[in-house]
Amino acid sequence: MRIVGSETPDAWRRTVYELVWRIPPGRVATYGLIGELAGRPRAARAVGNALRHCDEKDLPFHRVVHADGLPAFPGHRTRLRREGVRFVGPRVDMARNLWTPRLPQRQTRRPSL
DNA sequence: CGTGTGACCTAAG
DNA sequence: ACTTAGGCCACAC
Repeated sequence: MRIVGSETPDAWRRTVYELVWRIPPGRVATYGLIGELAGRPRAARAVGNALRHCDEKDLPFHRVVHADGLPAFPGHRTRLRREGVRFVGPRVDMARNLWTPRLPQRQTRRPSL
């Protein structure tokens, strides 16, 4: 059975899981961000579907929240707070705890333009 | 293969 | 700040 493209949907889900594993404690990622990192910038819903189908028992999917900072499930709020995630009302302080997989850290280097 | 649904996102009002 | 509407991708029927 041929699949369009070089990646099977299952492979893509696997990529999603790997990315979720990469989210460190105290940080959160959005569905859209995971989709972007997985190669599907507009596939936030597909990410949700992938997590729904996930068989990984220890997958820290509670660190994946909505773009507005609202956790996917109410129960995740306490779990996230235990990891040190800052909350502003019912929502995660995205400006503070959003996961940044890229670490350019070029602040020590001045642009020599 | 078309339709409906969902752990979604963005833009308007 | 809250609600609607449209778009998006994958899955179930």
